[in-house]
Order: sequence, then C-alpha cells, then structure tokens
Amino acid sequence: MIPTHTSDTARQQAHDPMECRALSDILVRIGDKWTILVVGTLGDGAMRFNEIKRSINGISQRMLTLTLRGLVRDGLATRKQYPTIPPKVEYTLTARGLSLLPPIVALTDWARQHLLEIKASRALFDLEAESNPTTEAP
Amino acid sequence: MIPTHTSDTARQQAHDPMECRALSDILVRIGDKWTILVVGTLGDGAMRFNEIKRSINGISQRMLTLTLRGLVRDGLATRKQYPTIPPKVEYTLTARGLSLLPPIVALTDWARQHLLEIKASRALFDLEAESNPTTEAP
DNA sequence: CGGAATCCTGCTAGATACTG
DNA sequence: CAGTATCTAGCAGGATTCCG
Repeated sequence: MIPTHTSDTARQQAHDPMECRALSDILVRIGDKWTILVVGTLGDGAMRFNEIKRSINGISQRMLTLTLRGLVRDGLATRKQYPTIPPKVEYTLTARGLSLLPPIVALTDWARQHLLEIKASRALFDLEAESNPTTEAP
Repeated sequence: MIPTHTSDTARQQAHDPMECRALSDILVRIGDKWTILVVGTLGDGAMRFNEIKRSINGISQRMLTLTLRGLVRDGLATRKQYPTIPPKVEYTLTARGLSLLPPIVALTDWARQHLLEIKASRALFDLEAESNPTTEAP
C-alpha cells in the first residue's frame, strides 16, 4: 500500500512507518545489551549454558536465559538438550544467526574506532552542561 | 592492559571484558529504539525539532529531546539555535554521525531481509510454547 | 517553536531460592 | 548443570504543564 518510494539510495530507505515498527522491533532486540555479546560469543562455536555465562562476565543467569530464549525464538540460535545426568544443553548459532555477525562486527568496529572520540565528547559536553545549569548558579 | 590478543579475525575481537564494557555502553545507545530512527532521519539533512518529531511518528517530545541530546553529547549531531521569534533549532549529523550511517544501514538491511523469516520463527516458537506450558494443561 | 520540569507508571533486570 | 519462580528496586518513558 502506498508504494511511494520503494527503494532509492541508502538515505531514503528506512522511513515507512509500518516497516519502521517491525524493523525497530527487531533492532531493539539486537541492540539490546546482552544479545550482541551473546551472539558474538556464540560466534566461536557451540557452547553450554554456564560456559556462555562464564565468558560474558556480568550477565545474570536470568538475563542469559531470556537472551538465549529470544535468540532461539527468532531462529538465530538452536538449543540442543542432552538428557544426561547432569543435564547438558548446547547453544549454536543457526545460519541466520551467523549471517547477523558481519553487520554486528561492522557496528562494533565502528564503536571501537570512535570509542575515544566519543568519550572525549561526552566529557566535554558534561563539563559544559555543569557550568550552565539553565544559566544560573546558587 | 592485559594485551592478550589484540586482534585476530572478526570472531575473536569483541571479548575483552574491559573493552566490552565500553563498547556495549556505546552499542546500547545506538541500539536504543529511537536513536537509530533519529539518525536515519537526520541522514536526509538538517531538520528542525518538530520536523523530526513529525517524521518519526510515535516518539514523545521528551524522548526526542533526550535522544537528540544524547546524539549531541556523543558528538554525532550538532544543535544550532537561531534566536528568532519563534525560536528555531536545527539538528545536523556531524561527520562522525554520518560515518555511523553505513553500519546502521547494514544492520537495518539485514533486519529487512530477515523480517519475514523472523516473524515466522517467532510465531512458530510461541505456538509450540503454548502447547507446552511446562508439560501440563488444566 | 523548542524545550524544561514534574508526576506517575510499568516493565526491566538483579538477587535469591527452589527443582529436575 | 540448567533452568524456573518470586520479590523488589530502579529507571525508562508517557502525559501534562509551564517558560523563553
């Protein structure tokens, strides 16, 4: 419906209100704090629950459970359960999950490259804001 | 410190605990629901506050204010205020902000390409989960 | 017009404890 | 080991109001 501009250059493509909804829905999940780290970790190959947990450092077991379930739900990872004692569960990225790695790497590379600049900008901004609390000082 | 592995392939690069902190700090901001949309919108050129607000549809004035301030703070956008009546404020992406567009486009392209598959996966997952509420039904 | 300030809410995510 | 369940604090974010 309303096929105004279907695809122009990179600049014009992400503005259709309906599509934006769905897209940001996905992007929110991906951009979430833990998802990126988990996907990056699973990029190394199949891993067990506590293995992932240990290598991420700071993630709670709850958040890891939810993050992994989200990945499985989106078809980005698979969960393989071995009915042994003690139980053993392995998570692996699917092909779709693997296809997500390059964009993620591009983004993290960008972040890495601009890390220092951004830190500096923030420090400067905060400094200036401190001197100007709406033009006044008690 | 601890320069264990500085950079190997794409697979091995995002795991240093210290760096991860800083990186995910940035990624969280970028991955935030509105930031991507605002950056994408500003990619078209300088825009006024309400202009952005109107073109994003669903964003509250508060969230737009905060998002824009975040972008300015990170040096990704500039705020230019014209002391006219009524006031006029224009936001523009900086060079650094522009450099963020390609990775973002890569990610949104990925999201767009896998939108339907993911929706299907979710539907299937939710359906199966509904039939198995911890192996029981009243 | 472009915000800032205030209030109020609901989800998020951490900590803890229990199960198969 | 790999979860689930429960409780709770905190803050994200919407609605509203006022100011320059």
